[in-house]
Amino acid sequence: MIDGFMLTKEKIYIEAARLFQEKGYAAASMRDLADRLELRPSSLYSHIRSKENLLEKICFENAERYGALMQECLALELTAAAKVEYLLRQHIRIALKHPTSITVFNDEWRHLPPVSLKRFIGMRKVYEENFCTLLSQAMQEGHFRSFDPLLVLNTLLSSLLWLHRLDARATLPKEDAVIDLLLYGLRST
Amino acid sequence: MIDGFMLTKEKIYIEAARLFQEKGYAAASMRDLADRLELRPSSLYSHIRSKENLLEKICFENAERYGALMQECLALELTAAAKVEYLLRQHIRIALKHPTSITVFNDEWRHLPPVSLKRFIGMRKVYEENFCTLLSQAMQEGHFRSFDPLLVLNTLLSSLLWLHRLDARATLPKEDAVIDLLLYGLRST
DNA sequence: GTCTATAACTTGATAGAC
DNA sequence: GTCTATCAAGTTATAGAC
Repeated sequence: MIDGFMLTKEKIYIEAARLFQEKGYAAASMRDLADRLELRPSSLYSHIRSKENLLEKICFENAERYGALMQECLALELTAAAKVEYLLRQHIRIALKHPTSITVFNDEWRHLPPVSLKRFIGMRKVYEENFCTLLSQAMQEGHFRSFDPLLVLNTLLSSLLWLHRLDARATLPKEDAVIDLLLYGLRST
Repeated sequence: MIDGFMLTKEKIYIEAARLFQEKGYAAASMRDLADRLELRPSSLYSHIRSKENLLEKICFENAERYGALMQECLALELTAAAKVEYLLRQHIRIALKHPTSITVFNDEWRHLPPVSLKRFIGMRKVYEENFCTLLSQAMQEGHFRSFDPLLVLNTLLSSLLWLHRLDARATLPKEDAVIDLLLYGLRST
């Protein structure tokens, strides 16, 4: 599953993400990681710098993924409302495509060392501000109902955070149904 | 803030919840906890049994809170749709009233020891099944649109999980606005 | 690039004096 | 019920042989 032609370094990153997902960053040890890769703990350090650096790689890889998504989205010739829907659809696809990595990104970033933590929070702030601006525009354009944009942002993004936690056995949720529920609501009246 | 007439034991439970919330269970040490209470680490053990037991207390206190909520809700003379709305409103109030305890309950339960973990997951399963049944009934009664009930359950419950993470400085979100957004959706058309 | 050995430190928890 | 002292185990990471 993790095999084929793959550098030891790449195997370490992949298995680290799985381990951090399963046990959480703080409860995961480098011995656990080495065991899963059938290596001695010390051998890991020929390929990677530190446990913290593994977390940094995972968190920033995904922070940049979302940053790139936002830039791409803002460049589209769409209404603000359509851009928001586009972002939500991409959030769903990313969560289903990279569940392991995204779980670590979402749940373990607070264990980043101080300098990285600050940068990470800064990147998230930029993303959220852009998202909020789109929501405000869509409300002004009349496509969205008027709400506190921050409340909408938090509710929408939060509502998708179960997707990356699904285990492999679960039937995949339908992207269209999630979008429909968020945009048109649960009530029939 | 934590003072007044309060047993050392109670202070320990409260400060433990804060500590687990801030650093996560695995990254929080009994030395941290003792420092905050101006005690030596060994003194804690005159009042509590173990670190794990602190987590058990916090998790099951809240599991029982939700269990009681569900029983109370099911006994109400309301339509299924009204019961769902009632549950959502109570979820919001609980999250805003007990943010610390609920954060630990939501984010740290996986660190429960095996026997407790199994019981905890069982209690959650019962709660979710009851919730799902109400959603199905409300759809059959025509008050809610037809969706996969499990998708709706996950999306609704997940959408509220940002509420308990708000720091004290944030302006409190309006319960009615959150409910309105979930029930009637974001789109104006 | 893997290994053995180990340094340097932190962890949860206990023993026993007061 | 708090303290000092301490244990046994686990932690990340490095040194240096091969």
